[in-house]
This record gives sequence, structure tokens and C-alpha cells, in this order.
Amino acid sequence: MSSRRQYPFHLIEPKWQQHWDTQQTFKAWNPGEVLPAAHPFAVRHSLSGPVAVTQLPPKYYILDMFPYPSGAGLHVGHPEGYTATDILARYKRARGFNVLHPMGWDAFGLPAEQYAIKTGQHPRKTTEANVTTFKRQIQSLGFSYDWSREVDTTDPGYFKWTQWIFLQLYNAWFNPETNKAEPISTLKYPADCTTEEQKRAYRDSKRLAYVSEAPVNWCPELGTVLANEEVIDGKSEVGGFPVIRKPMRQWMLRITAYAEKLLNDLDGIDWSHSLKEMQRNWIGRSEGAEVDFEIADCGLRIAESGKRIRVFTTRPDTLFGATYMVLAPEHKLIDQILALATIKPHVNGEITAKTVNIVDASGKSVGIKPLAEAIEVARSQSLDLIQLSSVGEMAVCLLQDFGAFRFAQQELAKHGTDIIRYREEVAKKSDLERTELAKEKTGVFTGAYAINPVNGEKIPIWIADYVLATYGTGAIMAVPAHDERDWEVAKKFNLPTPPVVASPQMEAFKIDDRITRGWREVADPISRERIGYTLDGAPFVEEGVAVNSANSEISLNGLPTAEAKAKITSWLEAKGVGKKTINYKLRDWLFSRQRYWGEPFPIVWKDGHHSAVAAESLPLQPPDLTDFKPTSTGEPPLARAKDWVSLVDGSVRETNTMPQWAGSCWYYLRYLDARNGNAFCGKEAESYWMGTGGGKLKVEGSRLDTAAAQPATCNLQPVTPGVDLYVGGTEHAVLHLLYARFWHKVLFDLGHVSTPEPFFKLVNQGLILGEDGQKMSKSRGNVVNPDDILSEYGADAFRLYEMFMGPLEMVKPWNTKGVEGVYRFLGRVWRMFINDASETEFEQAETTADASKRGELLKLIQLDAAIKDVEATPAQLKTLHTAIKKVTEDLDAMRFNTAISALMVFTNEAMTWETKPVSVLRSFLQLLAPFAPHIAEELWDKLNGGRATSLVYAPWPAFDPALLVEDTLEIPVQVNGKLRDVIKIPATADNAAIEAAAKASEKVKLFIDGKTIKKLIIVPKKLVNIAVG
RNA sequence: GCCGGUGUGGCGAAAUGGCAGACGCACAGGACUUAAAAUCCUGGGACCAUAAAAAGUCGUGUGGGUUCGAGUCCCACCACCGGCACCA
Repeated sequence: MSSRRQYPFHLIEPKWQQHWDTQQTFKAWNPGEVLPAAHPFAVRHSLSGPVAVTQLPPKYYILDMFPYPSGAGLHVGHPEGYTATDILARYKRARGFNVLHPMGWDAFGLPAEQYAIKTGQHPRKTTEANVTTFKRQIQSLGFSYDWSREVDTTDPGYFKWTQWIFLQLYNAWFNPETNKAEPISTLKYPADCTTEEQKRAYRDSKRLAYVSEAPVNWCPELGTVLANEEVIDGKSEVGGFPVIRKPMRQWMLRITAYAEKLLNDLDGIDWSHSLKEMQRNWIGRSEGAEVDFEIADCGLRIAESGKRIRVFTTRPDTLFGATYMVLAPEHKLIDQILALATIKPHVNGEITAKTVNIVDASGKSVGIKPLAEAIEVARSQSLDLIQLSSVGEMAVCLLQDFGAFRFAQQELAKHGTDIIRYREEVAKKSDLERTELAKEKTGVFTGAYAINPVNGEKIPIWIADYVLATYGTGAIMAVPAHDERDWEVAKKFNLPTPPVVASPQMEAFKIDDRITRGWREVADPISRERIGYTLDGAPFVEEGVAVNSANSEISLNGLPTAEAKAKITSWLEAKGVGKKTINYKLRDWLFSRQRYWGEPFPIVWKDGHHSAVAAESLPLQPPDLTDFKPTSTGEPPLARAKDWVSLVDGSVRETNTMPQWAGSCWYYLRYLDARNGNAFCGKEAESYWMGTGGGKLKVEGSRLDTAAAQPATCNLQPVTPGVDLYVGGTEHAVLHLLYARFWHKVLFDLGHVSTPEPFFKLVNQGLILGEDGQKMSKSRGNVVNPDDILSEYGADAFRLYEMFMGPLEMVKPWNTKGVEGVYRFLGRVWRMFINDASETEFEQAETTADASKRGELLKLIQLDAAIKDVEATPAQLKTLHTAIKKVTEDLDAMRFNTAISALMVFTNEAMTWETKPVSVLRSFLQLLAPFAPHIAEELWDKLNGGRATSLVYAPWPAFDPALLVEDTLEIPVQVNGKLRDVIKIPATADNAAIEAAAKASEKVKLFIDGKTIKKLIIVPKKLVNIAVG
């Protein structure tokens, strides 16, 4: 503040921001819109009136991740990406594109709601105030957004369509045959679905938006459930509160149906490698096999589903080494085991039900019969009728010898108490404890055994919480010799660890050697009989060669892992006890929240069934509340609004709301046609901005060139860019970006959008750290407020600095001194154009002038007398065209920092010119304009005597390579790779002349005289290297 | 542990396999000024040497390799940052 202002940015910046605003300079034109003839875009492209798609130039859609307008206001991280996209938007306008560059507000969210709970202030009020602040701050940076397309996710005109898209999901199913989403009306019902009730249940189970009663991530502190993606290390992403598992009725979105597409289509889009990897990891595809293990007969089979346990494994080749089995504590089979162990059976005469569903020992229903008849059936087989359960008049009865039943039940019951206790312990643990803290493996034996299908061995069934109920089948076969976790458990509980894979390097599969390879003889008689050896030391988890893996029908011995997998899998398939399977880590998206400040579901409930509200009745507005807390019964806050919830026909509204991600899943589509009241987006607008349609001009460097460079693996048909460039932070790698791709694909399948992928090219800006190199945070006190920087250095300097810090994608620390550097640069640019004396006069006038009149005083500032309308010298043209080339290439590659340095190089050079040709300065201002638009417009205006149209649509200067050709070349000469001299030589010199000149150099001679030249390299016009011996 | 990224002056950084450190910050010296600020000019990787210089040697995280030539390509390792993490 103490120093003199480099140039009057405080007047220039508001002046041009206002100018752009009133002229609607940055309005993007949709096909069919009426273009005023005077608009600079119309002038540039010779258009006016209603324009057809075919008349419009090619589009360029450049998008920022819209912000959540928090109470803290903008921080310097936000404008980093916004500046980058703004520079490119301005550049692309100059290159002749119709540029769509919008901004909006992701305004539903927890902070406003929590503030509301504390203060009673309605979240809408808080949100509106925050949006106002954000908008003011963003606008003060001079970004070229088309504000006529501003969206706000909390605006009923917006969330009407969020709800509408939800209904699209609700009314669709994923058809595996066509591999896409289809309207629910195309669903075919299985033969046993006959009644309306059955059909409804089937239909509801197939919808892309469905209701599920399952354990979910419940965060007591936030009073809501969270998606898997919102839980980090067992704590909520927002606030870091503990999260526990709790079964609740919730809305889910079937994103898993799209797992394969979400994975494969990454190949065709231009995202950073690491971001794609993050998505791939999150989707977590793994190939393996499902294998069925029969449960060893304990006399207690009761249902078909309980007869076998299905496991998932990625290493079916190790099946011969499975020595036990582990079920997740939540596995439903455990319930059956427990039920059997604890039921108090009624036998024969004790049964009171009128009818009986008889099941045999294998769990099959033998038939439903009146009680008397059922008893007769039992008597005829010398068995007992044991009642397992009853509903009303009907009982389910097992046909079995009661004595044997009681014995088996007692056996199970011995372990039953262990199981119950273990399950209770597990349930008490939070996710955090179950992962981070539970380093030591735990588990209990169930008392039951399974049969290994490859060798008929009886292996114990355990339950342990290191097996997750939600992945695969919730059950595994444990192969301790070849799996870290199984190894730990086996060691802890003294279970055998027979090896079935050997390292090929060690050739350990040569059985004779195995003892020296770390295998030792086992004492366990079962394993000894089968294998005779167990692995010592540590598990061998890599791929290798199968050993000890044979039965009378199949042998894997000697096969490398990949082949062994294939062989055993087809054997299992032939036997009908297994099949090749693909599993994903990705879970369905938990889509409901127990909150107020979100989109209400357009769903009503009646008699336990849900149905959609009519699309015509949308938007469904949330009720007005004064108390935003959940109800005392733990229901969501919407349940407080009794009038809102209850409808006249006796049905009630869904009281959950949608998560914050809903609004951001499709906002980029709303921008295309933001004020459309009849559709989420008009068809023509969608296909012009997102598709390949439209565009009469062939523009060099257009997106289509980029699309052509797609990798061969791309399987997107048709190849479409969608959003041409999307810039935002990595924090959305697996949340917003995965969800939005999912919604887009559903909309694509249903014919609402024309591209399978929404964001063709995506770039992550790197985090900006505080001056101390630490993450900016209030508690560290290192937060930089853009408003402070702006008032001291102006928006142009701020923009310039954000880009000059380093490559966009990199993490980099803020340094206010660096802002001064680029600010000084702008000062030099200013002085390159401006007459000193007139500026002094302006400054004096300004000190006395009325504040409102100061803008007018800019007129006092005169151009420097050295600026003349003369032909540029070759040297001046060379300086200019060097800059044009560098800035153009750097902008195409998003290298903003080096582009700015090229502008500095030009300025340093041009400052020294005695005469400055207008034409050269004009081109320079065009290069500068995307970076520092305000000063560029002001100087452009002065240079053109105040008569020119806005610089924004002036065609980008072309560079002429002919002007860059040098007469004299400076060629470095190396001897043995070390620089010894630089020779000057005419550009026309051929290699022989260069060689002669190099050898003639005195400095070079010192190093080559008296030595033999072994090799001589000449890179034409570049370099000479002489290798001597 | 797994996956990805990054290591270059005092600092932010730049360099199609071809003059390492462009551009900027900080710093030092000078000009202007009564003085300061601002501005303009000059300097600058380290070492060695010197009155000063020239010349020379070393130098892009570490160790190897390929090459006439490596910050850049290959192999092995180290450090930091980000993501995932009992995913069978």
C-alpha cells in the first residue's frame, strides 16, 4: 500500500467489467437465438438475426467445477482453475469458436443446514447471502462468464429437473442383454411372477433407483447416512465424525450396473493418468471364480440356499490349499445356523398349525399338507415332524429323526454362544475400529464344516470380521499358504498351511527340494496324508507354479498360475460347482440423506409401496420449517411438516432428501439451456454444445483434432467430446466425477443426451499452499484472501500471478512477493504505452476529483509519443512473432506460466525501442488480453482512439515462421560432449562449412590438437560434437 | 502394503536426447533523489584461482546403464506429496 500504484487498475478494472456486462460481451449463442447485429460476436462472424446451427462457428465448451458458496468466501485456490479456463475461453473466442463458459452454485449442502439448526436462520437466507458474496468476488476478477446462464442447484427451476432425472432413474432398469438402461416398461417378468403384487416386487427390485434395507454408514454426529465415497478411514468426509454401520431403509442408485462401462470408457477420454487410475481403483474390478462348497452333513439342512456356501476367489488355482472357510459375521447362513441351534422344536403331536409345509433333510419342500396328513407322511417314513417356524395357521416342518436333530443341535449350540458373542462385538465396532485398530485378526469357529469340492476334505467354517459382507459373496475359502490374511489367522489359530504354489525361480515345485525351501513336515494327520508338508515362515502370495494340486480327475501340478486358474475354473464349471466371475469394489450409490437442505424425493408411499409423483407436478418444493433438527423419533427433518407429508388420499411423502451430489451430477447440461422451462435442456442446444453437430467453420486446432488423437482402445461410439475442457480439483475424483458420468450414461441410454461421456478433457489444478508451504487453513492462519490482493494489485496482476506460479496441475506455495513481480510487469507494459507527463497530470487530477468522476479522468492519459503508425523493423517483427509463436503454442498446451514469461521477454525487449509501431503493439495486446484482459482492453481502446470494438473477438494474431529465420546462427561446439566454444556462422552454411568453422575455433583446437577425431556429429543448424580419442 | 505423481540455484520455476537454470522473486552494486519509495541499469549455481579476470573442475535426489552427447531414455534404490487400504 505504501508504494505508488503501478497503473490505475482501480479505475480500469471496474470500467471494463461494467462495459462487458452492459454489452453482454460474453453471452454465448445457442442455435436459433436472435443475434443483435452490433454484438461483437455477430460482427466477427458476420451473423445477425436468428442463426441456424449450420451458421454458427464450432463450439467450445469450457467448464469450471462450480463452487459450494460457503460462508468463508472465495479463497485463492478457487480462482486458480477459473483463471486458467478464463484465459482459454478468451483465447478460443479469439480463435473463432463459439465459446460456452458458464458459472453457477452448488448450493445445497450441510454447512448452511447446520447453521440453520444452530441459529434458526433458514438455509435459503444463508445460501443467498453466500452466493452474493461469491458472485461479487468472482466478478471482480473479470472472468468472461455468460451470467445469463447462471444456475443455482437450490432454485426450484433447477431442482425441478434434478427430480425429473431421478424419476428417469426410477422408471428405468438395466437390461443386461442390450447392455443399457431401458424404460421399466420393457421389463420382462419371470414365469413365476404372476400376481400384480409379485410383479410389482420384481419391478421394484430392478429399478435403477430402488429401496434397500441394508447396513449403511450412519453418522450420529451429522444425523445422516453417508455414501461409501463420503467415508474416509471410518470417519465422515465432512467434519471427520465417526461413522457406524446401521441397517436402515434407504434409496439406492444402481451405479454397479454401469461398473464395466464406467471402467472401459475411461480409455476414450482425455483425463490425467492418475485420475483415471483413481477411478479404476475405486471401481475395483477383479476377475476370479465363484466356487460352491457343500456344507458337511450335520443333519440340519433346512433350506436349499443353506446347502452350500458360495465363495469368491481370484486364485481358484489355490483351491487344493484351502484349509478352512471364513464367513463374514453378517453372512445370512449364520442366522440359519443360529436359528437351528436355538429353536425349541415342536414335534409331531405338539404341532398346532392347521397346515404344514414339509421340508426334507436336504431342505427341499416335499409339499404343503393338512397337519394330519403330514403326520401320516412322517410316520410312513419312520421319521419325526419337527416344527421349525410358523406363520399364522401354517408351519414349516422338517422331516427328520428327532434324536439325531437334537444331537446336531446341541453340537451347534456349543458354538452358538461364541458366535453370538462375536457378532455382538463386531457390531459394536465402528468402521474405524474394524479397519485401522483391528490389526490382530479375530474370529470364531462355527462348529460347522464344508466340503472342498476338489478333494472332498472336510474343512472348518469360521466367522471373522476381516471378511466383508459387502464384497464378493461375503465368504471366502482360506488358503493360508498363499494369502497374507489367511496366513495370519492360520498362525493364530493353529490351522494347517499346506503349500500349493511354488516360486518358479526357486524351482521349489521339485518336491525333493521342498524341505530346504522352507517347507516342513506337518504333524496334522489330515494334511500329512494329503500333502505331507506345510509352508514355514511366510506365505507365498505371488504367481508361480501349481504343486500338490491333483485329484483323480484333474491335475494342476506344474502349471503356471494363469493356466492353472483357467484349467480349474473350467473343471469347476463342468462339474457345476463354480464359474468364472467378475467382482467390483464399487457399491451401489446410497442416495438418501436425513436432511432438510436438499432436493425432496418425488416419491409417495402408500401401504408400504412407493410410487412416483407425476412429472408435471414438479418441482416438489420442500416445506417451510423453523426447526431443522431431525424429529425426536430419529426421522428426517421433513417429517416435522405433517401437512406436507400427508396427502389427502392417505399416502405420505418420502421424507429423505437427495445428497449434495445430485445437483452437481448434471449442472453442466443445464448451462446449455439454462432457462428452458419445458425440458432439462433443449435437444438442439444439447447436440450443438455437447455433440459433434453444428459449426460451419473449420477452425485450426479445434476440438475435433484432439478427438482424432484418441487412443486406439477407445470404444466410445460415436466419438464425441461433450464438455471440451473441464477444470477442477482432485477432491472430486471418485465422487462428483463418477456420479456425473453415471447419470450421463443413463441419460445417454435413455436418449436424452447425445454423448456417452460428459467430460472429454479434464484437468486437475494443483492445490495452492500457504506461504509457509502448508495447506491453507484458518487454524494455521496462512489463508490468503483474494480481496486483499485485488485491492492492492488489481485483478489482472492476481490472474497473472495465479498462472505464473508454475504448471497448473502442480501443488505450489503462494508467495505475495511473486504477485508484486507480475504487477511490476503490468506496470512496465503500461509505461510502454503511456506518456509519463499525461499520467502525472491524471494522478494530480485524480487526487482532487470527486470519486464518481474519476473514471472519466482516464481520458487524460495519453499514448507515448514513441508509438507511431509505422512499418515494423525486421527485428521488431521477430520479437513479436517469437512471442506469438510461444504464447500460441503454450496456450494450446495449457502452459500458462511459460506463455507469461514470453510476454515478459517481449516487453523487456520492446521497452528499449525508440519507435514502437502500432501494429506490433496491437498484436501484443491481443496476446496479453486473455491473461490480463482489463489493461489490454484499456490500452487497445487508447491505441485505437476509443473507436474499436472490444478486443475480445479480434482474430488471434497468426505467426509467420519466415520472420523468425536467423541470418547468423550461433552453434555450440562440443568436444567429447563438453561445450568448448560457440561459433557464429551464416544460416546458409552447409555441414562442411560448419565442420570447418568448428575445427578452426581456437578454443576447440586446444582440445582436439594432437588427438584423433573418432567421430564428428553435426546436428544441422544446431550443434557440433567432436569425439576425440 | 498397493497405485499414481514429484525431486533442478536462497525461493517459484524453464529446457522436441543437443549451450542446464529462460522468466520471475529475494539479494548485491550502481543511476535518479536532500532522502526514501517507485523506476532504470548491472551482477549472480558451486568450487578453484585472482588485485580483477580468463581458463579450468564439479553440478538437475542416490547408484548403475544406453548414447558422440542424458535433467530428459533404461534398470535399481532413496525422499516427499496425493489416493486406496483386511476388496479374498
